[in-house]
Amino acid sequence: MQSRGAFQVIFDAGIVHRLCYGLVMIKPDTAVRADLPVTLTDAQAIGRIVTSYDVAKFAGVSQSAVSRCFTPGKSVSERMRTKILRAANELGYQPNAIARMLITKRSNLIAVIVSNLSVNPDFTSILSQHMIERGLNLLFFTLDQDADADRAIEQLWQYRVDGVISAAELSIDQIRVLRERGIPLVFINRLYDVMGANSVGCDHAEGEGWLIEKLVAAGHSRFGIVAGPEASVVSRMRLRGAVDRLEALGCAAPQVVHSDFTYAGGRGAMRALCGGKKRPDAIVCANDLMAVGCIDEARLALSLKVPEDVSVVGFDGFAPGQWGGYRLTTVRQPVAAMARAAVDMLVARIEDPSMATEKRVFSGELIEGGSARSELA
Amino acid sequence: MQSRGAFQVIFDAGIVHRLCYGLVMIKPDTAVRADLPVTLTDAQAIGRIVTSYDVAKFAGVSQSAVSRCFTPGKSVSERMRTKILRAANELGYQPNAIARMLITKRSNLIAVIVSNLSVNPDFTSILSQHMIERGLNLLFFTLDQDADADRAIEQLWQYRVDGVISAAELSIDQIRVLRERGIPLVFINRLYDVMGANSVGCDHAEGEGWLIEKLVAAGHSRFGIVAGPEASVVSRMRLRGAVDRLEALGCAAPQVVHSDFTYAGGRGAMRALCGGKKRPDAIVCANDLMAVGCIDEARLALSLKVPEDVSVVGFDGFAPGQWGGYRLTTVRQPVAAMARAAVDMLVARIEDPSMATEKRVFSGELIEGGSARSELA
DNA sequence: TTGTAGGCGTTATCAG
DNA sequence: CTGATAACGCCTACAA
Repeated sequence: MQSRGAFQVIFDAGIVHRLCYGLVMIKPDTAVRADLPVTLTDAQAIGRIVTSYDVAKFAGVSQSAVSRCFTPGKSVSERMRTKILRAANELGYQPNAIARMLITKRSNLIAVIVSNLSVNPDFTSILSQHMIERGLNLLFFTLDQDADADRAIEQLWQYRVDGVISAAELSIDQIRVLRERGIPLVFINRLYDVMGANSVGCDHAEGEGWLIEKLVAAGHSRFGIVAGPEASVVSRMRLRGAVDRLEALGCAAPQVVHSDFTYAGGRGAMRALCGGKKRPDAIVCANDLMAVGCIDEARLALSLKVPEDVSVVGFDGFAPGQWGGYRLTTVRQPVAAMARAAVDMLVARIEDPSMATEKRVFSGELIEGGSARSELA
Repeated sequence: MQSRGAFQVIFDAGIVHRLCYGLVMIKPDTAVRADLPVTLTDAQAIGRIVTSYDVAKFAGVSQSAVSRCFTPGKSVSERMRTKILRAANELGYQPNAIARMLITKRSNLIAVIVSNLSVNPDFTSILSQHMIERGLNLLFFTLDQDADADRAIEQLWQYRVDGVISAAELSIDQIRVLRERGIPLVFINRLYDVMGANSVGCDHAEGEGWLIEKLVAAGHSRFGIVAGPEASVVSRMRLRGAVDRLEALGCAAPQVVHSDFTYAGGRGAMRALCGGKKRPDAIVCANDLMAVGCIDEARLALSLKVPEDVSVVGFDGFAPGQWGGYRLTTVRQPVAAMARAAVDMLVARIEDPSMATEKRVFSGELIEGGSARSELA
């Protein structure tokens, strides 16, 4: 079927719908030129996406007017705005972010890097929410293998992200590359002393201090610590916080085993700690997941009661640790506050790249659960 | 300090490094023209990012040669390739994906949509891994509020993603918009009968059937079912699978309560189910999280033993359900296979948009844990 | 195999 | 306030 006519006819809504196939526009040289007949059956003519140019022709204004209309803060007369918006709506026009990025040098894209270890599962969701509020989109990178980090850095650069939030460790070289390229970077819970590496974190040492104090006050004296991997910065900070506080309180040096932040790792660590002659009566774990593993090992394999025979504390505040069967005594990281701060800080740096490097540290929240004894033995 | 000289001098690595500030290149009209003197102190001249043009000039070849060199499958002589790659490396050049997208109409971006409910936490990571293998990047959208879905659809269209993987429910209208715009879509565990909505899923009914059979074989006859929200497609399919199999086996109709897929919801549901005179002796939950809630409620609040007094089964196979304290009898979803299939299917559709709509259904894997009785009572 | 020229869809700049 | 014109950085014919 063919419909022939001068361009004016296109203003009729019925014909518009026949002209448009879904939200796809007919090629400009057949559809847009007012002096040419319009043939629908020409298959080659179909398939182009609606551009600001199509909208402009359709509304009878210039292309720049359309552009201004979709750019917040540009001055357009009310009459023109309604006319253009109606045309855009009719044609299903949405500005092409890619073309915009090319010229504005702003992608509104934030790269978020997480490693599969040590990830608070809903952290990404919370970040995403805060970014939505600011009109930012999230380019997501997971690090499974070591090589992934380099690939991520390369890709996020190619996509010209405006900034990076990393909940994974990066090498000095990788940080340097970002710095040289002028991409603002905010770490979550990784406080590097590298120039230009901003960070948001939880005060691990403080939190561990609270836990230790509570345990000591309850009369514990033989401590076992289940740390994370030796290479983990987070684990090191928590371990240091616990050890320092024990020393400050005049306690005997704790028995320390390193594990891997997993449930199975926690069970193994508990087994190791309790294998000797004088087993500890208080176990301090570098995260909740391992603490849960310790509790299960104690109850199910070692026939120990928690907290009567042994107290177990964790760190993180993740949901399963608070289930009725565990009710972990732990320190909850203020995930929401940290996520918000990370986005705030990143946006600030994007807007003013010369800003001084900053580290923001948030206190956790002590959760007095039921996995640690609270009265003197 | 000024360094003046003809362009040839720039080939000296030392000067190159002075010319480049980090990985940022001097403006072309001062740095690239061979006949112009180079002034470093001109502040305005600094700040441009290295482009293929800079590399071309630096290597003494044409810009298109550089482009070809970075496009897999284009023919470039070995001599030229090494020359260009060396120059690119020296200047820290990486192609600008944005400019490439604009012309190729391929963004290599896949939108992944998840809702905060019903998300397997590491599903995103697994997806990410499969996408990396194919050179795809992940644009991440979380749906918290209802309005978020529309925003996500709008954004992913503006960024011209090549395809969408959704683990969240979308409205018919939203699906239609994607279809009209020619964006391939694959659902995870949402089997819609909407044209153009491809999907990958787990066979919920089959899995529930296995569980029911096992429970019946163990002598259970009074069934309680903890379903998810009435609106949830997944919940409906699992509920239907369980109810149908009970009927087929000639069992009495089960008592059904609806909950919200959460731990607390599971506990509440268990309380509700066991409040009546004849409490069920087998509880079938629409997911593992609620099953864990049921077990805790049974043990901690109702003083019932699991599985001696009551059997509890779940669905999903999520990690905490397999911890020693629970050892859930459940059906594990083949998350890895589903993720891989989703990416495969999406890529296939991107490459051939005319492909027929397809649904791929994977069988789960029965995990015979310890939360369900296995011998006759 | 290599270089030249045109265009992708937008925003920015500057006249009117 | 509005419209013409030039970038933005790259890919892709096409010609050499």
